[in-house]
Amino acid sequence: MTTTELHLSAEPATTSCCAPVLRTVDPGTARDLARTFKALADPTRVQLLSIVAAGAGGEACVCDLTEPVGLSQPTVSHHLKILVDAGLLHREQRGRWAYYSLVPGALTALAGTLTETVGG
Amino acid sequence: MTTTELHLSAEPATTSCCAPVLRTVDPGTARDLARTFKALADPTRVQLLSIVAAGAGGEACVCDLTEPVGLSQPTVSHHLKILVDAGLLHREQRGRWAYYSLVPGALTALAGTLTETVGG
DNA sequence: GCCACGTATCGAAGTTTGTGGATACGTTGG
DNA sequence: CCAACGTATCCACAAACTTCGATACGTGGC
Repeated sequence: MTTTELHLSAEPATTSCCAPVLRTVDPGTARDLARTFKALADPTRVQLLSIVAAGAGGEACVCDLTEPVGLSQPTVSHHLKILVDAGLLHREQRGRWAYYSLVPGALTALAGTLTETVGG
Repeated sequence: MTTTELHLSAEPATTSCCAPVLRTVDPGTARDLARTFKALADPTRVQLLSIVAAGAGGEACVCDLTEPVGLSQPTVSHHLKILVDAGLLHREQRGRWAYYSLVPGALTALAGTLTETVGG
């Protein structure tokens, strides 16, 4: 939902014949990008991503995550939902447990957006 | 200040002889990373970065930024300060005007952190 | 020195976010 | 079917964030 292809600038304008200014992001695109960054803008969520990525098989269930971050189970579930909604984590119910794993290309795509911003 | 070298995981632990688990970020590192992402977690600030990057000479003054984002001058100054404190923008006073430009390697370094997370 | 101009800071209002306790939902086992 | 377990949702509250108007600060021109 939020993993749309994005770039901040560094592309020449298309409509004008000789515009020396580069094209900037439109408000809608900026809003989408900010929404993704907002998902990463919390220490707990950064830790959760890290723990999930480092876990066996690249996945972890909620019960494995509450103790390392030192927060209650509802709070951890809340953060995980935010990461899922941002398109960064994938949720899979297996038996009684909910396993979370990184969405394969999500972070790489976001990194690509950042590099496009600065250099082109 | 916040442009410390960071990585989320994907590195084998060093102290134990045969640990199968990967190392995760410590809380302090997670907090630093989240602080940087928080600077990008606002649509206005994403737009500001974009406009600055696309501006002539890769820089812009506050007077050039208020109109595109449609916010008051104090608010724009506030957002710019957040981006400067995050190590993403550089501020240079020239005459009466304050010129803002991208910190050269900042966004690229952040992108590198993201890719290290997923793949190693 | 004084005024105009561009920018930063301050104070305040409205909104969003992070957090935990209580509770509901879905699954497994007896 | 019922109890136990893991997880998600609801509710409330404190903290942080965004925004603006008013105002202070720094610079250049007269």
